[in-house]
This record gives sequence, C-alpha cells and structure tokens, in this order.
Amino acid sequence: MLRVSKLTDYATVILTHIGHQPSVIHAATDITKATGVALPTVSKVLKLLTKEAILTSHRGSKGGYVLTKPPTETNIAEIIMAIEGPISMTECSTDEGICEQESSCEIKGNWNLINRAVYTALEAVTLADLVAPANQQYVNISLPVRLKGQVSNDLKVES
Amino acid sequence: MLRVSKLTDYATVILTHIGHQPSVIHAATDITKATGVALPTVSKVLKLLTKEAILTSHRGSKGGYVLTKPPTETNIAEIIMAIEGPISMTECSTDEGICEQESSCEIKGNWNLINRAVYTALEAVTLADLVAPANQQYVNISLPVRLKGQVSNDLKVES
DNA sequence: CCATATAGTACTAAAATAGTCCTATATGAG
DNA sequence: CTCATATAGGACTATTTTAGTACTATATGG
Repeated sequence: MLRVSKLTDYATVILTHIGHQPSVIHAATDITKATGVALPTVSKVLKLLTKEAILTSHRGSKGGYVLTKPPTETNIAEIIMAIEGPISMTECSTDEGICEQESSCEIKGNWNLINRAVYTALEAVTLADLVAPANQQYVNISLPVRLKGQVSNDLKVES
Repeated sequence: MLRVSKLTDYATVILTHIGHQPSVIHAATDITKATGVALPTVSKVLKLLTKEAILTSHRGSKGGYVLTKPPTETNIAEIIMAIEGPISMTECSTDEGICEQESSCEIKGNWNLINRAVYTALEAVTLADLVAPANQQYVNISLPVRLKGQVSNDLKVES
C-alpha cells in the first residue's frame, strides 16, 4: 500500500491545527479537544515532533507547543521522518548487512533512485500547503535520479 | 518509514532478473535458484504479478513466466500496486467511512495531493531503469498538485 | 508550594505481514 | 494416453510491527 502509519496521519492533523494559529501556544489537552485524537496519542506525537525540532515545547503551567519554523518552511518529508525515521522504502537501503543477498544484489542502488524520487516529491509539499490550500498549484521538480555506483546517503536522517 | 513490503522488494528483484532475459520463459524454480528467494515466496509474487498482467504465465511442462510488456513500459508504480494494492498513504484516501473525523477532516484532500506527488515520482521510474541503469539520468516531472475540492480518484486501482 | 503541563519509559493488545502448505488444474513430451 | 512438470488458488500460522495505555519524573508560573 505504500502507506504512512496512523501516527504520521495524526501528526499532519495536529500540525495543521497548530499551523492555523501559529502565534498561540497549544497545550496537549487543547489539541485533543480540537482534533478528536486521544490525549495519550496526541502526547506521543507531540513528543516525537519536538524531538526532531519541528515543534518547540514549553513546560510548566501555561506551557504547550509552538511551531519551530513557519509553515512554509516545514515540509512533509520532515514530518514523516520525525515520526517514522529515515525515508527508505526497503530495509537494505537503511541498514547494512541484514540481507543475505546483499553482495550479489544488483538493484540496491536502484532502490536509492526510487527513494530519492519519492523524497523529492514529499519535500515539495509544505505544511503551509496543508494549512491554507490554494485552489491548484503546479510544482516543477527536476529529479536527479541517481543510479548504480552513485548511491547517495543524503536521504538518511537519524531519528 | 514509508516503506514497501518485502514482497514488493522481492518483486523488483524477480522482475529485474526476468528483464535481463526478456525473450526466455522463466519457471518459478529457475527464478528461485537465480535470486535466492524461497520458492513459495517467489511463487506468491509471480501469481500477484500475473494477476495484474505485468507477467504472462504459461502452464504445463516447459511453462513459466514472461513479461507482458517491454521493460521500458513497466513502471515502479504498477509493480507496487500489483503487490500492495492502491497507492495511498492514508486509509481515509482509500476507503470511505472508516474514519470518525471524516466529516470534519480538513486535510483529506491534501493527502490526495501528497499521494499524487508520490505516484508521479514512482511512475517516472521504469523496469528498464532497474535492469540496465544508465550512469545518471534526469527526469523532469511537472507535478499537477491537486488541492482541496479537487480530489481526484485516478490513483485508485483495484487490486 | 502546588496546580498544571511536558518528558521519559515500559508495557499490553491488536493488526498487518511474511511465509508455508496443500490441493486442483493445465500442458507438452514420450 | 499418461505422466512428469509447472502454474493456480486458497487456507493457515507465526512473526513482527504498530497503536494505544499507564505510570513516574521533572519543570514552571502564580
């Protein structure tokens, strides 16, 4: 299905809510009421987003969360990575030595090609697009497709 | 992680193997020996690919599988859909009425935006790219990003 | 100093996935 | 005509992943 987890889905819902009022501080309980997502789940998502610096937290009474960067500078690739870790579609792209066929595998580099294509697409969509969608927009992407022998590591971001 | 299942990974390995010799008929047992993937798994993948007409099967002795279309006309999006079903990153994009917040959800249309971006990226990579990779190639994609109120159904393909 | 809010960790239940096995059916060769 | 070979299809099980919960610690403002 090529899907993201429900937590990532919740993350976009929560961030969209916060993005609507970027200047106010949002407590976890307020977000629960506004979105209908259960409190422990909201809490979990907020922590993950804070850890990756997409949100900034304030503890104590009158505390809560705010966006670290403006909505235009937070993209979908970042959000997915914050919740789910590095964006790579196969395990062999993420970790070395877990595949028996690794030495003879000829398409590993090509999965990196595919990963890059997907990453570039996700990077082009920002939180601002989710918060205040224009009616239609075109995004032109020049995709540098890297092939065998040119495997790149720049999709790997530690979570 | 935004990952594809292992079966999809196997599918690309198997298709790459077949793509190297498009004119010969490949039996499941031969593919097992060539790729190192267990026979029942190979068999399962081949059946799924045949069902979606990516491969054509020939039963009986001397039987096996061949590509239905040339490698240049089989893209990654097709392969992923054959194994995993429609490409949609959230459940609400695929099925109606399974989300309680559906009526008030404001970002459903935006997930379609993201789905389309990913689909377009995957469509741009073909089996030929996996079989005989050029050193580097650039693919220019003009991404029609559809937003709220313009939700499109053309990513939905029944599996 | 206390009510409020986040931080961190560990645990449990549920769902998805991978992989296996068995039986039926079709086909070419001898 | 018959048999060895190969795909077709379905059911089943074990494993892994994911979601969700609970509890304790820590920080902060009034």
